[in-house]
This record gives sequence, C-alpha cells and structure tokens, in this order.
Amino acid sequence: MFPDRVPDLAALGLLLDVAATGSLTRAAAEHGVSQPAASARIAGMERLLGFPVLVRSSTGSRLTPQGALVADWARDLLASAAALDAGAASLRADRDVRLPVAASLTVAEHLLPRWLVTLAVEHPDTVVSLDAMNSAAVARAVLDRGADLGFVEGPSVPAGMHSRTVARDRLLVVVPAGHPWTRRRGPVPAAELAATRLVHREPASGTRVSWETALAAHAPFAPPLLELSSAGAVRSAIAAGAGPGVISSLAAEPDLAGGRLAVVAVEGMDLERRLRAVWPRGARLTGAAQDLLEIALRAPRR
Amino acid sequence: MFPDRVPDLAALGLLLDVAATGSLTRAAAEHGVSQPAASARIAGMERLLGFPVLVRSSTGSRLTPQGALVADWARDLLASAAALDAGAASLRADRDVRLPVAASLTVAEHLLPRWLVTLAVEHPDTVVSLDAMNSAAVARAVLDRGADLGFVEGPSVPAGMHSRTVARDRLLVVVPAGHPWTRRRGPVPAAELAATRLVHREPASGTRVSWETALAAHAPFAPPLLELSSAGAVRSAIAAGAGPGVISSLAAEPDLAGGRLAVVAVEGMDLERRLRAVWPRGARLTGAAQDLLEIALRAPRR
DNA sequence: GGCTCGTCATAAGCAACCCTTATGACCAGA
DNA sequence: TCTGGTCATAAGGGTTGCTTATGACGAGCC
Repeated sequence: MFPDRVPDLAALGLLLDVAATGSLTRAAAEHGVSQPAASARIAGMERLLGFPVLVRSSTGSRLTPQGALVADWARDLLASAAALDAGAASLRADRDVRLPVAASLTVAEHLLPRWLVTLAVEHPDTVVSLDAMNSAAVARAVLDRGADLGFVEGPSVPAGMHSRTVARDRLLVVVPAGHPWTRRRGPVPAAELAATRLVHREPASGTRVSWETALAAHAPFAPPLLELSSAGAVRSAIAAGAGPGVISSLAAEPDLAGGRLAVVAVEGMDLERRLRAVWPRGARLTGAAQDLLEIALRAPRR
Repeated sequence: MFPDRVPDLAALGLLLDVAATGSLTRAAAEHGVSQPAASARIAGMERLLGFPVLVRSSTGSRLTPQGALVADWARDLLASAAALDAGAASLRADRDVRLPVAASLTVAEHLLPRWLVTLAVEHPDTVVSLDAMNSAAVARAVLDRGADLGFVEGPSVPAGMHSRTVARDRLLVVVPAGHPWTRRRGPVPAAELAATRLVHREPASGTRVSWETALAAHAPFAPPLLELSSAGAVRSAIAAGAGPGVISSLAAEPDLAGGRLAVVAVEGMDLERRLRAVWPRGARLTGAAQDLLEIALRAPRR
C-alpha cells in the first residue's frame, strides 16, 4: 500500500487536541501523556511531513495554515478510525451482549459503523453485538430472536416483520477512468448489459441477486468476467482495468469522488434498492434497539 | 479523542495485502518486512481487536468473516490516510514544483486530496504544490500566474478567467441530534434564520460570505453565537450542543451520515454554490493542469 | 510411503523508539 | 523584577518490534 509518511493516529489526535486547547501542555494532559512526550510527537510529525504544523509561542501554540489543513484531513482519518473501533467493539461483544444486531454486508460495511459511533456517544452503556450475513439470514436471525434488530437490502420486506427504510442505494455500472464507455453518447440499454461480461460479486450476494432481478427480462446473462467475494475486491479489480462491473453506490462512493471510477448511464432497468431496518411483527423494540433505529433514521436517506 | 484499540496503519495495510495475496508470507514480502514480523503484527492486531481476523492453514491464510469486515473498514481508513499523504506531499512541494495549484479552503479540505491520490496513481511524475486561501486570493494567484490552476467557490466567476464547474455544495443549517428544530413541522423561513444567533465561520470565510449574500434581503443579522475559524471546529461546536449553525454540505457529510447532526429545512433562500476550476483566459492549460482538471471533472458533480 | 516445498509459529538477540522526570530558556503580565 | 505560564532539551529506563534461525505441520508428487 502507498500511504507512506502518514503520522500515526495518536499523533494526529494530539494535533487536534492542540488545535482545540491552544496549548501543547494542555493537549498533553488531555491526552494522558507528559508534556515533553507531546512536544516530541509533534516534532516528529513535522519531521515526517516536512513542514511545521504549529506556531509555538510562550503563550501557547496555534496551527499554521498548513497545519490547519492537516488537522482537517486528520479529522476524516480519525472518523474512519472511530468507525472501525466501534465496529470492532460490536464484533467483539459476543459474550456480554446487550443489543444483538444482524445486518447485511452492505449495511455492516458502509453505514452501521458510523451509527455505532453516534450510539457510543449518546448511549455509552449500550453494547452492540454485530453479525454480518446475507439478507435472508438476517430475516431468519431476527425471526428466531437471535437478533433484536436487523438490516436488510433488497426489493421486498421479509414476511412477518415490521420495517422502516433507513437508506437507499443504487447498483451502479462502473468502469475505470478512461474506459471507452465514458465517451459514449447515450445510456447503455439493459439488453446490451445482459450480454456483456462484467465484474461481479459472488452469486449468493445481495448485489448479484438484485442485479439479476433487475435484468430478469433479459436473461440469460453473459458469464461473469470475474467473480469476487467482497465489494472492495470488485472495486479494485474494476479500477485496475479488468473491465466494467456492478457495485453498490455506497461502496463506489470513495472511488467515484476520487475519479478513479466513472459511472455509466444505463436505461431500461430500475437499480435503486432500499435498505431497511426490520424487527419481528408484534415485538416492541427494546430501548437500545429503538435508540439505534432512531440514529439510523436521523441520518440522511440518500 | 476516543479511537482506542485501533490497529496502526501499517498493520491494517498488511491485512489488506494478506487478503489480496492469500498468504502471510507473500504479504510480508510485498510489504517489505520479514515473515515473522508480519505474523507478529497480525497476531498483535488480533490481540488488540479481541477476535481472529485470519484463518491460517498450511496452504496460506484467508480472512475470517469478521476479518473481512475489518478489512473493509480498513480500506476506508487507508483511503483517508492516502488523501492526507497526497495533500501533505503537495504542501511539502514548494521547491521542485511542477504544478502549482491554489484552492479555496472547502476544496482543499474536502475534494482535492482524493483527486491528488488519483493523480498520483495515473501520473506519478506530477508533483502538485497546493496553496489554500480564500476565493478572492485564488483568483489573484491564478491571474498573476502564481498558480497554474485554481479552485474557487462562490456565486460568480472571477473576471478574465475560464472556468468549469467541478462540484456543487450547499450551505446547510444543521442542529445537533435531538434539537427541537428536528421535530418542527415546516421549513424555517429566511427571516427567522436572519434573526437567530448561529454558530458561524469567521467573517472573511467563503461560507460566511455566501450565507450573508443569500440572506442579504433580511439584513441586519443577529450576532453570531460563536465564530470559529475552521469547518471542523464549527461541526464540533454544533454537535456538542452549542446551537444551530451553518456549514458546507461537504464538511457536514460524515456527521450527517453518522446521525450526530441533522439538517434543518429552510425556505426563501438559495444556498447552492458551485465550486469551479479556474484558469486565465487565453492561457492553454499545461498537461499536468489538464490531467488534474479531467480527474476533477470525472468525479461526480453532486 | 516418503520427499519436497510451501505454509505459519517460536526463539533469541539486538536496535530503535518512546515515555518519564528533571531542568532550563523564554515571554507576558503584575 | 518577580511569578506563572509557555515549550525545548537531556538523561535514563522499559518496551516494542525487527531480524535471522529453526521447527512443526500439511499438500502435492513422484
């Protein structure tokens, strides 16, 4: 992996504390280390980055303009770290569970971690135990009371359950930057897509099922170009030039924003999906499940 | 800062390499360390996380289901790290510049780093030198040929320049989760907003200027509740319950997705802004500037 | 069935790093 | 000028993490 010359998380966190408190000494205390340690950390970070991030004075320390940019990027990085931490905590908590949650892979990967961070802030006592599986298995887990709350993707609500739509995503046909399709005039018709070999997830995945459902009228399909077991692998393969592929808009977002992938317009098929929270009909949501549902509903539906 | 129990970047990068190569030994080689070191790193990560991420066998190593989730979250984290790295590299490059770029803070913070990552992949030889400043200063820098390419925000194109819209954002009125306004029926009218004390950026900022321009008909304004010098500080203050505030949709996105902040509907004002690439009228874009512009245009416009 | 090659884990030695306490230089305000 | 705050430097100690060398284990192949 490339990311070289990146300060470690502790140093970046310290930088944000300095920005907030205006003093290296106070930031050190807040961070639970001695003042010289904090001083050395920042100095090391400046050596690594190659430019100063702080203006020191005898009244405290302020960010340089460059330091302020670094601090903003660091906030992003630490938000991702917090998401990973919250997700990992919920995977770890299989013994002393308070709130067992089952989620489809798309939700577990891309949405739940941020909700868990918020939950941890607003309700620090709640311990979530997360289990990621496909949508059908989520429905089973919830009905069997193996999970208090579930998150599923797909066109229909499983029988016997209440549901609320918490987000939407869309299957996208994407190509690497520079692919001929990026210069194509009109949208690609569904029939042509069905006849094209694409980079796909494995057959049991929600993404693959949704795709084949949306294109059902144009079966049979061309065999997949590649069949990969995670959204990340699909992204990488497409970006590396393997060919066009199908991917959830949630998973594609970073590569689209970075311009490594491009969306191909299509016509003749409905690729929008709802991501739903589900729980057994008749069951009252427990307090903790209610909290998590509210946080999910509060976030934008896209 | 919270993020505790997060493996360091090197360990996460190693995990992705293992996922890609299917072998700890190969991943170690790819990563430039010895095999026992890689083994120990992963073992340490598992100790930290509290669950295994790999299934070892005598034919190689595969991810556990939990490990696959961690790997996906790690991809996010490393993407942020790559963005920081690319941004820092462009700040560092003030001597041996190839492509001097001037950008408004919003673009420099939220969009450019990802474009730079893509640029680094597609054109490894190009060295970008980034200078972040307000939009008026960007226009000056570009006209004076201090920068080959500029990125500005705001309603109008500076005189004497070509421009292409590379993105849009929107000023949002946001409140912390649970604020009374989240339960309000209709949108908040512009006149009421003008009379409300809000958390703001400093007066010279593009965000503040755009806000006051959009609300010009309802001047004078109530004094700010707080006046902070970075978008991150504004976000934190609002999330901590200081009160309603104004913030770019780009800066608000992570907190909205996490449900820590909520958008308030408003009426009677146009808060959409264009973010534009600009260069001097009559000047041909150099090859490198052309590359960067293309990457920016390829990314979704929102 | 035994050989070989690949996997990963363990052990021992060594180097680097980081943190802590103690101290000094410097500046602002009383 | 004195006091209280800032941050940097120095010396010592503990921990971590790396490397090389070796061992255990399983798969595939004669």
